[in-house]
Amino acid sequence: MAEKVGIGEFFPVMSNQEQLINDLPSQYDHLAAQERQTKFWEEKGFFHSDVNPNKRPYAVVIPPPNVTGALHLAHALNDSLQDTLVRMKRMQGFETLWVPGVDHAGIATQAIVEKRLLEQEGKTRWDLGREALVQRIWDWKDQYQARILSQLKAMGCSCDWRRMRFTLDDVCAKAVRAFFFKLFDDGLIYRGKRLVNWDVNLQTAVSDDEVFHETTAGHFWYLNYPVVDPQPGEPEFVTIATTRPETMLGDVAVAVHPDPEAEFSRIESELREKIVSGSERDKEEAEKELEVLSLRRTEILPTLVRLAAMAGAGRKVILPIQNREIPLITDIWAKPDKGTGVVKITPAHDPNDYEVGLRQNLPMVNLLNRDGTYNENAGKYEGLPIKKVRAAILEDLEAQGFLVKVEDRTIEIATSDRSKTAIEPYLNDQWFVKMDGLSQTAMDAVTSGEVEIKPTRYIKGYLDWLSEKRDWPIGRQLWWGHQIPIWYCPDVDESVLKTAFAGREDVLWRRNEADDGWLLCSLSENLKEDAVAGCTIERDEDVLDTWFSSALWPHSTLGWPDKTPELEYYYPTSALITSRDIISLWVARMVLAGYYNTGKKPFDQVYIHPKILDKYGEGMSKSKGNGVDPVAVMEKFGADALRFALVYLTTENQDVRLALDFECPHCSAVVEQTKKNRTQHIIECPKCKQSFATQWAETPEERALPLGPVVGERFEVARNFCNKLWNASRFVMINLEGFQPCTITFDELCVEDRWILSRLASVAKRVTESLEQYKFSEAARALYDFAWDEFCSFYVEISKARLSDPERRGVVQNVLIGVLDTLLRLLHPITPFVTEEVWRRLADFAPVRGLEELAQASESITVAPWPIVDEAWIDPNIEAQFAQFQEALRCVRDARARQNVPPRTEVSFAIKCSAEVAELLLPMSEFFKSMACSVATELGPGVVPPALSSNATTSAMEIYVDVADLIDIPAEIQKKEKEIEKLNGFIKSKEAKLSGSFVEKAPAQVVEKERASLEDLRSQRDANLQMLQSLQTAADAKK
RNA sequence: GGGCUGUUAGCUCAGUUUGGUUAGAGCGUCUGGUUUACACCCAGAAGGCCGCUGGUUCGAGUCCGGCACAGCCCACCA
Repeated sequence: MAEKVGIGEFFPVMSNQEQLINDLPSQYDHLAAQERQTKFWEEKGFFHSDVNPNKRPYAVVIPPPNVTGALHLAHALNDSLQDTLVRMKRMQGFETLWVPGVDHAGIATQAIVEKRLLEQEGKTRWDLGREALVQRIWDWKDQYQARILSQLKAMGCSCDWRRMRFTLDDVCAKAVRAFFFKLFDDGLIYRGKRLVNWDVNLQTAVSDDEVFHETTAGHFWYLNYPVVDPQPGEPEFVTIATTRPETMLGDVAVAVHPDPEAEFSRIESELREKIVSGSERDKEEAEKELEVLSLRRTEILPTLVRLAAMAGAGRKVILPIQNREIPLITDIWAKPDKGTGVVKITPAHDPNDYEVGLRQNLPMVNLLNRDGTYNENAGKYEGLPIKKVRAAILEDLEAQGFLVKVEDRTIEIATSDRSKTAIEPYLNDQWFVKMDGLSQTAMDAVTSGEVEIKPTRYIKGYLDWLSEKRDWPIGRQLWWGHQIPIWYCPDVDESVLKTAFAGREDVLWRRNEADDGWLLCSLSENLKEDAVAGCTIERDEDVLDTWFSSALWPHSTLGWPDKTPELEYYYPTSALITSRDIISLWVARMVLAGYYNTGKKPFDQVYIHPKILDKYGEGMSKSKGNGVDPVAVMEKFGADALRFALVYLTTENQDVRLALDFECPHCSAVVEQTKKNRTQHIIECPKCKQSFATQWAETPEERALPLGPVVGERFEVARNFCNKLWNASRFVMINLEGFQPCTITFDELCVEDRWILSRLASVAKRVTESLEQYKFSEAARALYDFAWDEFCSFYVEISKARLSDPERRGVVQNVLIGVLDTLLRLLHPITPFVTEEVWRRLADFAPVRGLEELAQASESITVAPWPIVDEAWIDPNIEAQFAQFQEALRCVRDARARQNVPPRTEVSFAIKCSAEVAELLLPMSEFFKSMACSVATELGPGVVPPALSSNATTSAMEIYVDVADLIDIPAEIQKKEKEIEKLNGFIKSKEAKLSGSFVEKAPAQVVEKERASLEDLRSQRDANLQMLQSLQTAADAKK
């Protein structure tokens, strides 16, 4: 950093200046800049935040990425958006903290490590034992945490790295125990036998949210259960239909609807209702259903009615194979319009049957072992896995004549999100948190507006989910996670416990409902086996659901339950930025846990961003393997390009679709990314037949191959933009020789200066507002358009003439540097590296910036003040004036292009326009020369159209370009004819409009505007007609 | 079954909140170009029943109803 020099004292030494210029490559070197600036930022500690009573805090906690694997582009989007906000807030002068961290992701991480263990060593977790397995997972975690952090740093994320947290570290563990202890103390934790989603592969319960449903081809088997002592007129069998015949071993009843007749009628009248009032499609469907129903009415209903009566009389049926008598019961769960109208009840293996079992006080016969094999209740099928049981049972049923029919049917199979294997409903002891009160606070927080969710359409889903208030199953039969702080104590007199824990407030006890013992809950790390005199206490082996610790993230990372200064200062945090699929799993739980633990909301606002989709429109995910490593993108395009592309694509209601391909590092051919090759470790280039590595490369041989970068159009566009910015900056720096900062008075400013400053002021305002409303794309667009189309294409071009004029050089230098400075700062949150790179170089060229109100020099752009521009600069008149110039310029350029005038050939032109417009254009006339190699000979109302020219009209001007003998008359005539035809079309429609009721009904100013517009179109048409005429005259003359 | 989102140029998407001249951008295509930063560039051009349909209105890409197609989420399915 050069020493700061006062105004007027800075005269760069020539050689130094040359040196600096030589140091500016014509292509932005993103790798060098990233390396340099990352180091600089880290050394200076700009991103570290501490409690500062003199500033307002702005805090964000990162959604902690799972340590299951490396980050992909979905994370890159999430983190780019957060960093954009955080960097802006830091520049705005907030004491800004972004807490980084990673999540242990219990079930997911353990599943991955177990899978590898099995694949690579053929071992299960039981072969290894708890301690050894957990050690393996820690190793995995260390490896991926390091990789994740390096990815975040490579992206330029301005996290406070000194405040790094891991959901399983001591600070988080303390918070987890405190939360559990408080819940236990308040009686909100209970243990009970419940039907849970059992992952037989991982041998753990999983929550509903971790289960997804897959449609597959299956069958519908019809089974006959013999009726015990059938009376005359009664059926000998009841027929039930099932998709899961093997569960019949656990049947405890067969149910029929209590009043099938009434239910039938109810369904029919519902369908009739639909036919009357529903849509076309509904009608058709309802009619079909009615038809089916009327068939069933004659075929099935009488049997059902009889069965219902039999059930009322306490009759029974025989369960085949088991030869067990089970009751025929009535229950509304049996729908007369589905299946055979009779349903088997298997409470231990079906959620609905479980409900029936509870209602009807039925026994529950559990057939499953934890590992998915059948147990002793399955009789001769004991020890067999489910699939084999099914096959064997079907064979036996068929042999014994109980299998009457098989139909093909598509069925939905519940599948574990983690292990990708089937979920079995399974009766198991499980820990739950009572949710009604907790859910209510989380609902109130959002309905009252205390916590804002944006976009607002996500509020409904959040509220709907919470309003179910389903108790939260928090136990997982895993080894990787926070072990539940519960110990089982045999039945002793309570006085024994009182003695054992006298004076300790960190131990609670409660009667265990399952047996006659006690449940002990401890706030501290551990209880010894012999903590209670005369008996051995045993710790519950289960661990807590990952979301139990994630729910605490905003306050646990700040030190809760301790009353830390950080918690006091930064909490509630300001914003949470996340993706929609964890609104209920995570956001809702953070809100309820936040209020419960701290009495305060966890954050003011939640912003839900779009999802990243691949070229097939599928969401990117680790499990699909279509997640692209941001590093593979940044290698080629740079971190700024990655970030800019993602921010640019973040609109309010559309997901981000990215079509990506590989680039062969050997021959630069684009290798299409397909579903097949996207998970390969190495790919052979179809063009040059050489192999290259992908992000999945693992073995040393694979890694030795060069990495094939991931390419995509959006990244290219963004990379080009960064390069454009770099080169505009380069232009400014190259032209800084002799620069002296000065305060420029309004009178010294030319039209173009006032125009660019007006535009800059609008853009600055818009960017700030957009980012504060999470309208990321809008901000990026505004900056892209301004930088490229206004600053580069016009202001920089125009400045060239003045830069070569010593008289006018000073002012234009000051405006150039002032605009560039503000532009850099506005762009910095999105593209931090290139802006910092330029900013620091600029400090070498010009230690003190011009335009004081625009800039204050500082060491790093990361802590430079956010631009607040004077809205008084916004000048619609100047913008309108400049627009006239732009339009005229475009017409002249078009005329030249159309007539193939060589670029160096100077042409002259005349513009017929009002005196006012002429006055506006006059000061701009020199720029026609530099920007279109054309000279204005005449401007004003008195211009007489030349006999032969290439010309154009706008609403305010007629432009005649003298292209002399270069003119292609037929082409020009054709163009005119087309133009006139177009104008006539507009005129016609306007005339029609103005002769209708529009004139009376529309507001006067709108009518006036239309009249003026019609007038203008007519005069344009007339001018074109004249032009056409003279062209035709010229054509005739040539003949 | 309930909910959400999308359908605009060959492709990827803005614009719809608050209705008002001739609907925009990037990529791709075509024409021309190395002029005091940038070929990752410059200048220019072509390319649109704004999914369909009905309504409200003087006026609809924009507001309202219906339909179609695509995608996502939740619930359920003997």
